[in-house]
Amino acid sequence: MNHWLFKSEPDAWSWDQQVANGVKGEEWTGVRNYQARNNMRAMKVGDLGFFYHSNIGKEIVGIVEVIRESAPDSSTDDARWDCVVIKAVRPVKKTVTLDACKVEPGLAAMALVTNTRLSVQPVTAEEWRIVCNMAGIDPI
DNA sequence: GCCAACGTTGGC
DNA sequence: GCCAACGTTGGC
Repeated sequence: MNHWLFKSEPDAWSWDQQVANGVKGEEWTGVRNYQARNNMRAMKVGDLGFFYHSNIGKEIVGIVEVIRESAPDSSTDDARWDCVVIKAVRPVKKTVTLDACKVEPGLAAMALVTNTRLSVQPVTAEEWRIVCNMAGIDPI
């Protein structure tokens, strides 16, 4: 199983909205970046990810699960773009801010820190463990 | 609201 | 195929 991180501006789509969608989840439309898209194409149903609020908060607020593999993005006719569907699994006990990630030695190479503009990122097993620990939850 | 970083586009 | 121009993201 692989781990990921999804960024969203809470103004546009927040964790609360994601939670409100329940088990039907949300199609992760709007990604127009090849790297981010390729990351989604690599996802399998059951993969887990962090849900990160960019701009406002700048913190990891919850855990999501991939519930459909990448398929054409319904928000565009452009065949280049496709996306997965994710559902909220659980909130973190304690949000993990970008600042906290930056000062954590084990997260120095994390894409969140090194590649700020990438909206869908891979997270290594070790990074996953460290962030879950900081978030006060058991790694699932 | 500004701007740095970075990705994409298009002229040559 | 290079690179300048441009657009977007996201931290500050």
